Amino acid sequence: MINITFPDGSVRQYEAGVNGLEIAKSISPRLASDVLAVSVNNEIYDLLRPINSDASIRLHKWEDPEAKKTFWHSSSHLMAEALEAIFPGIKFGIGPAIETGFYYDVDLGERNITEADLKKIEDKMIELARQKETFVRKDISKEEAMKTYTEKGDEYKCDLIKDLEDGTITFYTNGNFTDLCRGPHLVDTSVIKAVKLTSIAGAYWRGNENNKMLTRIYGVTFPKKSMLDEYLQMLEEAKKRDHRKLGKELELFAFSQRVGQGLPLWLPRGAALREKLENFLKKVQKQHGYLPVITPHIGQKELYVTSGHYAKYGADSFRPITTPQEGEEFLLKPMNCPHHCEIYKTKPRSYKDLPIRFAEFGTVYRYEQSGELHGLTRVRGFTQDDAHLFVRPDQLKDEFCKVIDIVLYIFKTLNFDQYTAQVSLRDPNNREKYIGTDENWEKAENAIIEAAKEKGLNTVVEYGEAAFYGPKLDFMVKDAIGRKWQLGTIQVDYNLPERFDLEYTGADDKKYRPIMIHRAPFGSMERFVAVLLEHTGGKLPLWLAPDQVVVLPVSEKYNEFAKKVCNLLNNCDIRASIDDRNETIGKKIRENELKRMPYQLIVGEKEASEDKVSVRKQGGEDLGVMGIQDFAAYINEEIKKQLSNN
RNA sequence: GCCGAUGUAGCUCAGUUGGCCAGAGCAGCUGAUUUGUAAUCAGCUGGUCGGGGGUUCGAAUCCCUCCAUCGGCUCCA
Repeated sequence: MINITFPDGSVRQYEAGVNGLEIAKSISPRLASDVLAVSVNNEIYDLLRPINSDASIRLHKWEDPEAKKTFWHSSSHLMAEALEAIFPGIKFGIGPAIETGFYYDVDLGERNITEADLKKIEDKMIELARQKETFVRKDISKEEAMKTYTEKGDEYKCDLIKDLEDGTITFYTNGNFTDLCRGPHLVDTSVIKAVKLTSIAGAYWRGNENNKMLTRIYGVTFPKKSMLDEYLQMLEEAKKRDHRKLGKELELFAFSQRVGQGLPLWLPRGAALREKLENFLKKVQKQHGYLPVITPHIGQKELYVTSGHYAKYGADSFRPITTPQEGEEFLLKPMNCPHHCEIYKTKPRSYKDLPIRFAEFGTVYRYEQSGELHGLTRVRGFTQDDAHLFVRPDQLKDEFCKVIDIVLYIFKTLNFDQYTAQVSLRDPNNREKYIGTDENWEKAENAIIEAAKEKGLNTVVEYGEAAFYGPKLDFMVKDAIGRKWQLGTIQVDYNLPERFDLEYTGADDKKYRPIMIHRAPFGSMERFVAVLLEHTGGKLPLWLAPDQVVVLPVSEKYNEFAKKVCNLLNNCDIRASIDDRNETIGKKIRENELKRMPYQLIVGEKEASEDKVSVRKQGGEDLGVMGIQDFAAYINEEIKKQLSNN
């Protein structure tokens, strides 16, 4: 007999070799029908896999991520089986579960797959699922595994097996399909009730662009048809919040083929929004002792040779700008740091001067690959809310912590609560990608980890995400359709000070090297605005809204009174305008609602005679009739509240 | 850059297997209406169907190419 410990701490005894499904059955038939996977000592098992010794277990129903992962992983095998049935001779790469759903990378040889085929595959999957195919696990030797796939002619699987350790290799079979797989899987395919293949894409084998590009088929499955419908509905809703759509609808920004790919044009309303954000940060930075500086959009090529950027990115950037002067070359600036280093060097610095904090909303240009451009989140010309802090070693941690404070303050003010703090370190397997000594890298990495710890940040560590000159603390957020973007970033840099030979004089009259902190709380104005739009669905907080109030005269007879209201509000620093078009009040309300106007003031006979306004809040809430000054006070109070972090 | 898809008026979209001057709604303009909390009515304007080339008696529709956009991959200072 073995002891099985449950999450609530209770212990039950079972025969050795019992499996998760049997344990579930022993508790209740209902549980047995709902359970999809089991964690045994924190490792996910197939429900049919025997448990041979004492263990603590958790039974997973659909609600648990472990269950979903198992469900979708099995679904990818189901899809593979369907694919093999429809496209005999197809070769398989990998087919994992992902955050939502799964994919499988396949090599179709000469054949092609199109969106039209997806329906066929879905139907086949449902057909196979209904046959209640059991997932059968089988241990296999490396030799035999290799033999199987060599005979099958699947070089991708052979490539995978090559790197596996003998004795740890398993195959899973469902129906006619057998796959090299670590598992775990569902008991059988019958629980997969709803299937949607969402897209087809190319993906390089093993993520290396020098390898062959395979066809990746994405899909998602559910145990109930209604869940799929809900999911699709949710996707539709998410699309409505897409910043590209909102940017167009709300007239915030645009792109022009004539201007060029990835070069955003900020329209008046977008510019107003951006200006509000910039002023907000400028004020915060002023309070924190930052010194605004301004630098040009181009710099001599030599500047970037010094910084190391030219060697690293020169070939893949905008080409140098030449001049009538032979041999003279300038680069569009891809970042502001080299310029700020030169500002630091304009005069000798004392240890008493440090830290020095140069801040600039600096517009930079990077030649991003065309396939990577995306709305405002990935562009070729953008403005960083950049600053470079030059600090002594003894000030590093404290300054880093202060920068974290600013980022958190901004996020809090804007109600950004769903972010991840990510410590971005070097790729341990690819150190030649980076510049600088190991010693400096370690110092910088430790400084970041310690500062994050000190601020009580919940961090995740990602290897290979560092900048080429130093590690970073990045604040990641998700967009409407779940893609992750880096917003705020704080970076410790020992390299540029060396390359630019920056120094300060210490108390002992000796020269010392300062450390640089690069930081951008928003990341870039473009990306931040994009994410802000998606998080708010375009309903910007009042203090940021390009238009705060619109006055709607019920008919042209009240235009004069509306004008008076508007002027009074403008005098109180409220951004108000009049909609005096010859339209019905209903239409004006509808259109201003669609523009996400925070407040609409309806004025007609009654209001004009009483010198008051009827207040309609965005979304339809009727706040009743108010005196004009009372309304102004109400608005200003709300703005104050939003900015005071409540 | 790579794989796949898409590209019709300012916007959202129709346009059957290639066949009469390419359509609708909204927006815009003109006029009527003077409106009470999410679309008042009528008339009019507007498109070398992404650009270029080709096949055909005939191309928005088929082919090639370039550009842009979308979904991924790679990349992301």
